[in-house]
Amino acid sequence: MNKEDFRNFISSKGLKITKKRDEIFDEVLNTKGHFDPEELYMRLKQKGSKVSRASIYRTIPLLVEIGLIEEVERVDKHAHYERVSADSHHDHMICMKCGKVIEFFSPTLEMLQDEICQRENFHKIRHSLEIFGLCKQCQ
Amino acid sequence: MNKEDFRNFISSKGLKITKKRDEIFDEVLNTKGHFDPEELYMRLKQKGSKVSRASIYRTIPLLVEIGLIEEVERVDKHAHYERVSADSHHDHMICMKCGKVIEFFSPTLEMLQDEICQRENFHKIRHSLEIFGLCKQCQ
DNA sequence: ATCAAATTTAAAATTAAACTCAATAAAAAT
DNA sequence: ATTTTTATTGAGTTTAATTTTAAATTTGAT
Ligand SMILES: [Mn+2]
Ligand SMILES: [Mn+2]
Ligand SMILES: [Zn+2]
Ligand SMILES: [Zn+2]
Repeated sequence: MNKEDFRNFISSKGLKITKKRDEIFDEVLNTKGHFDPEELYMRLKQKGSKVSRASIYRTIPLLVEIGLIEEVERVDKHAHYERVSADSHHDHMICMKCGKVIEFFSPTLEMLQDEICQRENFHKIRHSLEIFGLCKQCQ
Repeated sequence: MNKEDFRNFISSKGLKITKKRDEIFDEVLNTKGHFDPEELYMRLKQKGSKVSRASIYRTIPLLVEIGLIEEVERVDKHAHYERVSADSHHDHMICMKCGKVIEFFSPTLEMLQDEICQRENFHKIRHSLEIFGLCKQCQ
């Protein structure tokens, strides 16, 4: 996934390639870890960008649609996102005491879910598995 | 889980046993399936209860803490809850088109999660697995 | 029964997110 | 290159969910 992919995606939807969309895309591409719309807005602002929150909120669904990011855990009442790479899908363990997030990936677990969905004739697009509990340090 | 358990829990926290808390507890105990705070409020109102939304919102965290309910999928931007029983844990497939929720349970999947947590020295308390996609009818 | 402390309600405040619309920018047509 | 069309933008407004406030009521201990 690079800027060309994004621009092609935008064009193919009949939308326009704009400075603001590019700025937001670039910033998200350079973001590691979890973030929320406000953080993204602030980071862009600090870099001198003049994007508005409205543009952030309007662009995020596009980034989700193209598969650059996905919504992750909602610990507060607002949404959090994280970059997706083809090879980086993972699930989360979340410590209920210190808030630490442990990322993990289990191919067996993924396959098992595929099987279960087949059985139910459900066409799986994405999933979110969050295990809540206590991390080693907090037990 | 019965009213006595709830009352003991409330007392043990140094809180007071009140009519409103009892009414909310009773209503949730009689609720099957998923619900949101507004639905709970309306159902109580129709039964003649004079509870306010504020009390609903203040009591829900207590019901979560005692383990009577848990938060389930957030398809809209508001929270949804569901009653928990020791023997009724299940996960959800959620249709992204029609909103249908399919409940499923896989012992293998549960065991696999336990194993993964052991490996990470994570003390698992609960988990939430939501698979998003398209149901048979919507594909 | 008394009374301090917790709880209640309605209303106001807060928050995340979506929407409105006049001004602007991008793409298409000339 | 200029004009025309159409989409996008940001500031501010709006909505909906949830939380807080503050005055009135209820609870539980004495
Ligand atoms: Mn992650
Ligand atoms: Mn369910
Ligand atoms: Zn921890
Ligand atoms: Zn469906």
